[in-house]
Amino acid sequence: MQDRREIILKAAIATLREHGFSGFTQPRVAKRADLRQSHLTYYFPTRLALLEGVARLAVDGQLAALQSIVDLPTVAAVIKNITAMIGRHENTRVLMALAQAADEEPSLRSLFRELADGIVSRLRQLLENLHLNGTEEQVLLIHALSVGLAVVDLATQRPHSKRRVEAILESLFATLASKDKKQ
Amino acid sequence: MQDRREIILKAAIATLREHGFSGFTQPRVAKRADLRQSHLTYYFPTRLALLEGVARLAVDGQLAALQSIVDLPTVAAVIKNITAMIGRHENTRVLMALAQAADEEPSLRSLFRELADGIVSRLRQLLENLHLNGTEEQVLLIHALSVGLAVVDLATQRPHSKRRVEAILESLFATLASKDKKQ
DNA sequence: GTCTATAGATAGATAGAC
DNA sequence: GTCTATCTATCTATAGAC
Repeated sequence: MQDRREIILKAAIATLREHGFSGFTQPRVAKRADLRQSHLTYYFPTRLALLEGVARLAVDGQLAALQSIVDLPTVAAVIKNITAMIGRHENTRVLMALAQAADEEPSLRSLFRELADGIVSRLRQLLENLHLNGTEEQVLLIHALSVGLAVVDLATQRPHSKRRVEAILESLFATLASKDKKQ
Repeated sequence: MQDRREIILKAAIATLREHGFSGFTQPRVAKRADLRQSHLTYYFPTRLALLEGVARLAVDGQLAALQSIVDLPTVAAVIKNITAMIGRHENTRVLMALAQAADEEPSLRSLFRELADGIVSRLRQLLENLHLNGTEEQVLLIHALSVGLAVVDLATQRPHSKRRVEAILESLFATLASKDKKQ
């Protein structure tokens, strides 16, 4: 049997995945974790405390997921995996919730910065592994671009968005490669 | 004296700007518009109806703001203005709310698509005006990149983010220009 | 047609039982 | 230490007054 705190956090992140930030309520999380809302507040005294716990989990999970992409051997594999990650709407919902919470609460802002920094350093490593020596601006561009693609994908929910995303990433990586050759 | 519906919509968008999606409630909007919440529901019977109204306003406003950038004569001016737009957190808050609402409600999704399509077509025009013949993928890239930069900027709220954003955009436009020369 | 009192539901937090 | 009944605040929606 898992630790109860852990069960609650799992339930909390599942709630965020399904219902997003506005649907993230203590009663809902409590129901999913199979305990009363008033019991939940014993483990997490305030909504913010719960949010911090779930944010910690989400940041670690996101960075771990990215790490597995960093070690892929080819550009094609990297593009495929980033595209897949961008298409995971539940994942985007969690990250958007984090972004909003960071906008409202300073304690979550530092956590979001940790996530952003972690992503950027992993992307730097990724480009190095692929022997694409990108500038710092290009690394930051890939980060922001991925965020934007995920958000637009979530909000528009178009039929062939996967192809679109892939095409955009391919054109970007092609540019990086050609620039590399010129050096 | 303005039409009351208009007053309400202005109040609603101001609420969204300040408090974001989760703080967007009928009582708050009503208070700002100086009428009772129960009166507000006379003009907008449901929360969704109010959201649709405010989304319509936000989409039009956003496209108009972008239109004024489209006609700028130089790359430098364009970059400066896009950077400024990305740095307007209240603006980003509204757009993020729209994105979330679009994720939840199909009726708002079509409105968000209208926004996305409008932005892309204006960006296409913008590149043309600057004599940068970007591919379709590059146009979509600029869109998604801008979205991502705005979201990350809002959530991290770093001291020198403006410089960062500017540097990223400059490096991107430099790439576009150099590619153009090669043709 | 314009407006309000009020109902009904749900949120978050606390005092206190065991 | 673990858990729950309960309070207060706040939200959305409706029935009905003017």
